[in-house]
Amino acid sequence: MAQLGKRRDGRSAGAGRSVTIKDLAAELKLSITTISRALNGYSDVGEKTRLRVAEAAQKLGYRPNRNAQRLVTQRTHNIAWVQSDNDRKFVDPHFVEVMAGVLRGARAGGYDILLTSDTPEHELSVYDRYVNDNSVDGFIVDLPREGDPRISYLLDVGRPFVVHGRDDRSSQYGWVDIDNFGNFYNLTRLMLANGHRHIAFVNGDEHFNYARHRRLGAMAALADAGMPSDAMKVLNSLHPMGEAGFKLTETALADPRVTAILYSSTLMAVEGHAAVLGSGRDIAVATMDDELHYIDLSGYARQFTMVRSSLRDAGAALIAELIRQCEEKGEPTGHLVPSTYHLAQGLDGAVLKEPLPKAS
Amino acid sequence: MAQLGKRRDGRSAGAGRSVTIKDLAAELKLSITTISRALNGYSDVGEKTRLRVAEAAQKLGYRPNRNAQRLVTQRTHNIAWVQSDNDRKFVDPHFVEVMAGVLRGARAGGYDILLTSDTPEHELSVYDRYVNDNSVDGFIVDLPREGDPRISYLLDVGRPFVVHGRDDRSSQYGWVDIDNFGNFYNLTRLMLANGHRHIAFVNGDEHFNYARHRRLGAMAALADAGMPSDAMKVLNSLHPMGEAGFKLTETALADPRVTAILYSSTLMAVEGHAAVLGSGRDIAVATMDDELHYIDLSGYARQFTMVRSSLRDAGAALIAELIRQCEEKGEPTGHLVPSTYHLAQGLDGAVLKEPLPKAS
DNA sequence: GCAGTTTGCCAAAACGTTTTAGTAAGCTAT
DNA sequence: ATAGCTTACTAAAACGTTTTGGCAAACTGC
Repeated sequence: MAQLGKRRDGRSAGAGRSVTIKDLAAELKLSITTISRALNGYSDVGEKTRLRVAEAAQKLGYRPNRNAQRLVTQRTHNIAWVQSDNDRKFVDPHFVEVMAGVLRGARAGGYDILLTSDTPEHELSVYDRYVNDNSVDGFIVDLPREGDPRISYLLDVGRPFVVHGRDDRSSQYGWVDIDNFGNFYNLTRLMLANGHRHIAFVNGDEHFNYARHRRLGAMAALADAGMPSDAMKVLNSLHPMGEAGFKLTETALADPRVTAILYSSTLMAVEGHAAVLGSGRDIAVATMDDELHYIDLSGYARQFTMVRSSLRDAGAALIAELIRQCEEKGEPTGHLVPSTYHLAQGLDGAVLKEPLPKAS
Repeated sequence: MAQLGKRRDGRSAGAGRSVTIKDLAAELKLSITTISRALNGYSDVGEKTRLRVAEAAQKLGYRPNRNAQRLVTQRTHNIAWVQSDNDRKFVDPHFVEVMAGVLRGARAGGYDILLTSDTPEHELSVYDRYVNDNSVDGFIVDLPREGDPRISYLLDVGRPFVVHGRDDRSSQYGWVDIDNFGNFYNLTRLMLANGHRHIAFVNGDEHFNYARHRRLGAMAALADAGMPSDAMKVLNSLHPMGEAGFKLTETALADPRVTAILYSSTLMAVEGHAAVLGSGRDIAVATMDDELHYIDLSGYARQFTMVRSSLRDAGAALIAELIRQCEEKGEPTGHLVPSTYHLAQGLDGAVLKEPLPKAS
């Protein structure tokens, strides 16, 4: 009869029966309907009663049981973030920065974030489970690739979701992205205008759209300037940090004609810095700086030209857009987060016909 | 009557009424009791009925409504991780690594992680809310300080929790930690045995216990070797990454007698590497390497002596210990995660009387 | 053939809310 | 004075599970 591993005793450790709406009703000699409606701000309860209820709730330390609420309202006030757990999409340090913004916005909006990793074999099974067992109201999708199956699935089941980045179906869902194409177009344009004719581009994994769009932007700048595409050598790193930054920089510098290096992330630029210093050469460095708050870059500001953009702001925009969808306040919308340019020694912005938006 | 911002229509976008236990009962002409007991593996339901139920559940795509389950069982299968959102405890890249281990273990054990940030002013209010509104079964506490109020609170309310790290009350709760004291004792001992008489120690923020314990370990080694405490100069960084690693290394090297540098984290050692290279001196480097999977350190293995320990394993141990507590399978227990030593050029392990545990 | 046990199933209560569909009392306008 | 409206409240159903207590039928041992 009894099943193994099932607790038989009612009370869980130290959790003395908590105050319910019934206790409030008994205390105040009111119906539970009135308590509920008073607490939820309905207009058909008298002003003094509302105050009495609020007071008693405060005094007795009443907290509505969220699971009861969720059962009846069909709304959880939970948002899922599914982190990938396969070798390809390892845990990225940029993630925490976006998450910090998301968490702040979620707290402000009364939502919590349910964080999970998917199973390597079945990328979609977690999404499927959450959709079907009423665990969450919506999803945040990070690091999309082209034709991403997670996006296909969510479009299919019609649940609210928002994407950090974009794919080719971006008109059909809410997203938040930076102008990867435009930023790398501009940085490349800047380097060319400053006379650099042999540029190395240390990019990320172009399996992901953010890196693909960055390459496309850089290439477009070359083409628009009438340069041959081999004026830029692209090196790809699958890791956001580590040996890659150093090693790829050494590789880049093996070509003595190279005078400028474009990095897809400041983390790699920082590592590559050692190789640049070691070479003794005068190399112009530009990088996309995602404002990682845990790393203090003030020491690199003299040497690095940076396009900056706030991942926290992106996180905040993501959750705001998603909450808007969950509460049915309008259609899914795309948001471009702004970037500013910080020019360091070696790259002169004045030579550009149209100037870049400067940092404040 | 109607309250603003409340949705009035029943059906949420695209979520066509899902299959319930009643639908299964109707389909099979059984009571819902039997369905429930069949699905939950009770022994008082016949073998063939159990099969019929399982089959029908599969066919109709039945998924139990978790909120209904949570309401009646008083168990959520959710664990809270509260991330700090003040200036002191910024978002740390080590976090994602621990979290990766936690997520894997949680998935395996049938739990989800509820991630939140606290409000800077009220560190405990999120804990209080979760304790009182039935959102979670337990808590993971990270980066404890001495006499940490979160630990005091959780001990007080008697909810299951586990700490990544320890404070002076570690006998009263479950925890997972590395041997910070012992590891830095050993690294210091190793440096002294190799003849280094002026050592710099680039440590983290000693406001946190992990950094405090590391300093204490290093100091104990000095004392045991009969060395004056000024044989080691301690430099503290409040940031896990950034200028600090480079700058503090420059500061350390300003003393020409320094022949060895001990880093509290590999991230800082990597940054400091540039300064060491720049100085042209022969410096022995040792560091605590937390095995960050997003950074590839193979290039540094020749130069850095490292104590290694897996943050993922720590994460897995954390969630395993917590689940054990939540399911009332034994008393809270402390776990020390093992460390191994990798010796690089410049630091010879043979000179030690008792050898260090080598990496495989 | 009968008391006692085992097997397989079920009705109903419970969990703690929100919401629907009221109602009774007090006002207002005639 | 009365019909109609407004105000302030409420009983009961519903959400989708688990669990309690019980019961009829089928077996068992004698």
